[in-house]
Amino acid sequence: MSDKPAERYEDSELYKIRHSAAHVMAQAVLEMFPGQAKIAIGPPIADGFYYDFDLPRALTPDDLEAIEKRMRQIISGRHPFKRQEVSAEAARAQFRDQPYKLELIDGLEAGGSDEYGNPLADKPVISFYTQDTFTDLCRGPHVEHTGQINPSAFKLLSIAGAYWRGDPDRPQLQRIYGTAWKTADELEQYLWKIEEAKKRDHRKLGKELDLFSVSDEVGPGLILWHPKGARVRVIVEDFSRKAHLENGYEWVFSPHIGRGHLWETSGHLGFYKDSMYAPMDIEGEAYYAKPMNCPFHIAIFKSRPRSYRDLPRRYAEYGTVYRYEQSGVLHGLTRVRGFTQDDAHIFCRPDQVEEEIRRALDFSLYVLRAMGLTDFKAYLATRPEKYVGEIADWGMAIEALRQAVESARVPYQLDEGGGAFYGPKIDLKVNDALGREWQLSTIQFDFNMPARFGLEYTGEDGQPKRPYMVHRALLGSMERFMGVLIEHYAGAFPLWLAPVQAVLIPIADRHVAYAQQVAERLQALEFRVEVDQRSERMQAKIRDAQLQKVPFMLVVGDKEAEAGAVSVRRRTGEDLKAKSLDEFVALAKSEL
RNA sequence: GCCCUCGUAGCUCAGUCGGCAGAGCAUUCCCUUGGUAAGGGAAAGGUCAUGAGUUCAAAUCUCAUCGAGGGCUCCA
Repeated sequence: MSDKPAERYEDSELYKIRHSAAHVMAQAVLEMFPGQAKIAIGPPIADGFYYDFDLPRALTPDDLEAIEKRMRQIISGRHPFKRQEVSAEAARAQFRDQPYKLELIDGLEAGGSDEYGNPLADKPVISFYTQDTFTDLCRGPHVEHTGQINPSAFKLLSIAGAYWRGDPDRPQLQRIYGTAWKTADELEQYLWKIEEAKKRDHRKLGKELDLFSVSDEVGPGLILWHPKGARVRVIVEDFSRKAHLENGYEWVFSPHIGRGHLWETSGHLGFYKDSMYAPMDIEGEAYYAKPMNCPFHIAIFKSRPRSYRDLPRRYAEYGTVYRYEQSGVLHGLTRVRGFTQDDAHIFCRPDQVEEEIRRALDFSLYVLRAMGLTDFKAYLATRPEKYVGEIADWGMAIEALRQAVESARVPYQLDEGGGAFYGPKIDLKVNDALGREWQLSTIQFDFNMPARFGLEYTGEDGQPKRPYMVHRALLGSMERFMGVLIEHYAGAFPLWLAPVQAVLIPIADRHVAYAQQVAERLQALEFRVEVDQRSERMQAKIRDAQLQKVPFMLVVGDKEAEAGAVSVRRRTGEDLKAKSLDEFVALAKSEL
């Protein structure tokens, strides 16, 4: 982590530029719909800004161009941003036709409140900022004049619906997103990153590389794994399963449905029902598809009396769960309705907790690093206002989590009060090749379930004791993780993960037999190879293998057949020339 | 779920003002048998997402349904 504190975004020049660009955009939109446009709010955001409007008609991409054009005119006017402090009365007069502003003024006059509705200590000053013909209720700050917005370093990006104050019961507004930078170069770079992200989109690559699909017929949010995608997933799963077994986990399996009574005991029907599917009736009794695996692992723990000597028990499973997600939030592999967690539950004694957490975190980092992800950040979420269990237990658990993160040397942030009501947790997020953050691992204490299910073990003193329980998932959901992997590698999986590691490319039909011989020998060594025996030109076969991002292309013609060799080309375009089969095997093995 | 945009061949996409359903790639067949990113030709391939409506006539206009994409408090 950097040693000097970074400038707060809110204090930066860029923040002012973006905020000012939002005002200029609002002016342009108001002019487009004189007397009809209602303006809401327009703050700077991570890479740009937005402004929400209530307009008489829906905006189109063409409107964006027109608005941009007008914005450039306003910018060239070098209009100063003038600040003015006013009374609530004056503010109401100014915005008498702007209901959203009036609502904001009411809020300000009432003293202001934060997002939890708690009043703020200081009553904020009401201020206006005016540029050219446009005045907005605004705290500021802004640049000095519109000329300080670089007209070739901003761009309007998209139109989206957004609720007033994020409340689905309030009017839906039209939001225009824009991005703004200091220089045209920075804008360029940002747009490049967006483009690159589009190219890497796992939904696009999933189709192009024939990895998975989602079918209308089957249903939204339900993933079909095609042979190549499944091959990658199986490699990941096999690797992880082996690692689990080596790290003291015991593999278990559990069913996809369970009786309603189970979910009542677990509390899911109380707290989680909105995310569960309607029950199915089996001989007059309600059964539910599982949204989580924990009750089953608990049932395994409870299946016989446990001694303190038996602990810890670590049950792991690739458990497929089903959760109701609203249709609008479904997204490729990352937000789905049925997915498989690499789930495990650890039952242990209080004196084992610290060690168990440390092991779980180290294990998680080990597996993720093996997958080629190296840039992590941990979030330690502590006790929220509403919680179950004893404060002392919480304190001890949080301390164990903190020790683990610190000893793992992962940068972490405290998420004060961000834990679940049943326990504190560590979430591990990774940054992928494009620097985008994904949440993968989670390690969560649970002070709720052991009590609800009455879990016990017999202590050294012969007395029943309650075990601690820890949920953890490393890759999270296999679906989402595969999506992250696809985007991280842009579909060009490293050799050990590649669904097809090498394609044999016979130059002419008479070389097909030799190509097949070679393929069989490589397959016997457990390489994943295919023979492209189409009656196509070698160039075309190379191109196709290249587009499929196959790591090695092995060209075989007369020379190779005679010498028992293959001509090796990498997907990078590098030509390694002819190598004996043994040489190639040695090379490939060294890169696994 | 809600708002906007969209849904045409396996894929990517044209289709003007309502007037015969199109291209490239992929597939199949034929020719070609080659040396590191697309050889040539032919054929086949369609419930224009689904259903209703308007019209002499609908891929095109209207409504509904299904599905996809973007977004839905980073808060004046």
